[in-house]
Amino acid sequence: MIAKGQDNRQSIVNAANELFYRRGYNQTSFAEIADASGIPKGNFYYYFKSKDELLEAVIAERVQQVKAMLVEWDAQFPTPRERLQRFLSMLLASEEELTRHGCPMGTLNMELGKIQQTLQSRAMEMFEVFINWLTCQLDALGHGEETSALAMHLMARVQGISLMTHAYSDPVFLRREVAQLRNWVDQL
Amino acid sequence: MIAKGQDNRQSIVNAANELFYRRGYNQTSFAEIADASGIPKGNFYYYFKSKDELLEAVIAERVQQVKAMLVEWDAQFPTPRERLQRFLSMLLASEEELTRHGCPMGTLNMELGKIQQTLQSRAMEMFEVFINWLTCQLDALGHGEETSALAMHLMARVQGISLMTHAYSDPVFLRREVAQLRNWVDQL
DNA sequence: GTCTATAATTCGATAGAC
DNA sequence: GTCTATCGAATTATAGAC
Repeated sequence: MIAKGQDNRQSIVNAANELFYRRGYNQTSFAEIADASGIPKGNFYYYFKSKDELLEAVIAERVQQVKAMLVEWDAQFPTPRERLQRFLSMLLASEEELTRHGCPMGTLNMELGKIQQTLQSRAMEMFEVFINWLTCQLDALGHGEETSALAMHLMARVQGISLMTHAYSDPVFLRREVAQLRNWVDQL
Repeated sequence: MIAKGQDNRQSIVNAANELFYRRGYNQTSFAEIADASGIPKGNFYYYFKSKDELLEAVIAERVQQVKAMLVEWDAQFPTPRERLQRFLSMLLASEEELTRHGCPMGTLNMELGKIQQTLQSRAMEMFEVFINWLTCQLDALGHGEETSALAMHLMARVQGISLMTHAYSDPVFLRREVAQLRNWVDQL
């Protein structure tokens, strides 16, 4: 049986998830999360011992969402090439958010990497889920030797595109670069 | 004649420059800059009206350093291809700092892009100096049509490599990817 | 010009009533 | 479980002595 308070807990996590993405972790206060979720900030400490622990819950939530998305892609697309193309389609589908706030994984890792490396290592799990999945798809494509390096290369390309798209607020650049990556995947 | 206080001003800018890079802008307090520079924080407001204005001075300092570096490269290397290779060499030369703190331009822009877009637009000047210089080199190489897009593409590759190198603390990835970019530049 | 002391605010976190 | 009131620390910024 699920305790009643888990609804409140989820509301806090959902509000924090969006605010940490849009405004950054350190720049988001409990007061803002309280306003967005409608739950008094004093109540937060019943569910989380600290702000760090709330961030860990947000990261766990994101990891779970990513894993569910990848399982769905695996079920929907039979070939690894189609799955990789679906991965790239994600960039175009989230064009507006990407242009405004950058990649949720890249921006969070960069922020935490400065002076909160303990939290950053937890945030790395998001990257690793994607990298592992990409490596599996590249393995299935028959690039048996250096698929891990190739997955890292592809992720770096995507992160670079996301960063420049966000910095220049330029979705045209995003579309052009994703089109190039599509051709690159087709020729793998 | 230069007023005596300009030495103090430069000391503050230098300390802030390094701390903003290593710890981030919002995560660096005046108290830390005072400790690092040996100048009491109350004195800061004689030279800068606010923390934002200090950041603008730091950005101006970085822009000046970048411009001086590019002029030196232009003098040292006669061909555009050599200059582009020198640009890539910079990544290897700053391997340790890049692995630990990421790219100074990319990390600052990402941080400011979240909720301080006014300051971020000032920080974009660093990117633009590089992009303009890269475009000039690509023009000289005879890629007359889409050199601006090509310069953005190259910068995005570099930013992606920097981000992943920093996230994974993996200089091996950096070296491998830079080697690929070197070949890419040679075949332009 | 230089520095100390401190104002004014905001933050994460706690205490305790209900 | 839920919420209000508030603490102590840290922050940017200011006032004013020297």
